Amino acid sequence: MAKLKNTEQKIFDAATDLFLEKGVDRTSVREIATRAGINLALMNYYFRSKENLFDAIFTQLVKQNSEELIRVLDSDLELHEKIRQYVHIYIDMLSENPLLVSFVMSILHRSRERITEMKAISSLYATDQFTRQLIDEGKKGNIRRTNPTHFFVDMLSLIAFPFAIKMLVMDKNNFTEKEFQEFIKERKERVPEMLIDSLRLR
Amino acid sequence: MAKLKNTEQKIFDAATDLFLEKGVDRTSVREIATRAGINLALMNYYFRSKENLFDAIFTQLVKQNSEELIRVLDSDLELHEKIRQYVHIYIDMLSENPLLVSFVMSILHRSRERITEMKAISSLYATDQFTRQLIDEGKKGNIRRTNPTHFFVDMLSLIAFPFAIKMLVMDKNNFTEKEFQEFIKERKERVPEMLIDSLRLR
DNA sequence: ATGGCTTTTAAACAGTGTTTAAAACAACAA
DNA sequence: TTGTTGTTTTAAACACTGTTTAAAAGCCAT
Repeated sequence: MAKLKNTEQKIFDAATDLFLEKGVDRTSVREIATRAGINLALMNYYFRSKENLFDAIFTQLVKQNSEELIRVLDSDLELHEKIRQYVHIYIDMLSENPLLVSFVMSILHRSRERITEMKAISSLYATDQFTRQLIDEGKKGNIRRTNPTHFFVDMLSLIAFPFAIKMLVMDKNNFTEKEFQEFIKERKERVPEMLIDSLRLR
Repeated sequence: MAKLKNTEQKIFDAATDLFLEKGVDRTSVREIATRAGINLALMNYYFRSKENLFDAIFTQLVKQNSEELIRVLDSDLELHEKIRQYVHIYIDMLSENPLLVSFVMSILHRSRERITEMKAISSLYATDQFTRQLIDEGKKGNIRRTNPTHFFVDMLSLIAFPFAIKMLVMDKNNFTEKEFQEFIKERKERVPEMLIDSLRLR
């Protein structure tokens, strides 16, 4: 057993673990090298820089998780059901992978340039298919005519931001981790309801 | 003129400018010292560390901006009007002070401990008075009975998150800065409407 | 085995935040 | 004034960071 991994993979895996454990800024390349059991300079040999290594890890992580979301957006599901499923899957994903939130946050926060990761994150955004569906249903009079950008920003905000302010919410409500998870679970019903309601004809 | 400022104030001001200009991580203490026209070690003499200096600046910035918001939440305004004003003021604040967003983001992202800044941020959260108002109106049957925590998280999410994903939204919609501001302006009407709608009896 | 590639290594480099111990300054007492 | 005490400032060093270098080791086909 063991020894199947080549050097590049060992660095990638060790860095992934450490980045998720203690954040990118707080893990040094020397630490990565030690954990991976390789020489310090090899990190720069295989990935040009620490930043680049992070890019690679981040892109892979987002790609893994976004596929299912895109599949839902591009599916033939009826609009309301699609929204329900999208929100469910997205919230579940962030629940199980809380570090993805802080990853994305850290990217968005140092927002200048950084187009590499931007491209990756973009895959979490609306698809053309979904945008068209929203416009079509509006034209048909099945829903209120709605600016797709606003609707999608609403949706992303209601899904993702609660995770970003998790500590704040827990602190203010004296939530345990379990109670916060319960709170999030409630949002899986509440958020789609709110979004669908905003599409209601009046 | 000039020369009114003592050393501590010079450091504080120079650091504030630089932090806002290029972010905390990307400004070195040597840069701060140079800009402030003081010796390197004085930064550690007056503030114990760079982190501590950031805390001081951050706390002051948040305090400045949160006062008006708290005043609205604690006012006697009718609920719907209060929501409208709160959203308006909050969005205006973030529009004029985009760096406050990235500041808060950077705090929330490195979420462990960091209670000092947490306390500061907490002042941006719901007040008891507002929570009570929401429950009372529900009991009176004027609005739908609503979990205040959910409602407030909804409100904060719809207000703040669009700023966090500004670059993503601009990139996806080919927005200019001006167009993004227009988009945000639209949200000043849209968001209160959505929130008030979620309180509607049914 | 010899040459030409890739991979690995130890050492150094330039940058960071922080600490030290001595110097300069200030204010007050003798 | 001089001397003493406490505060403020300084230059230098420290320990750490990410990155580069140039030499060594390994590999593989000729």
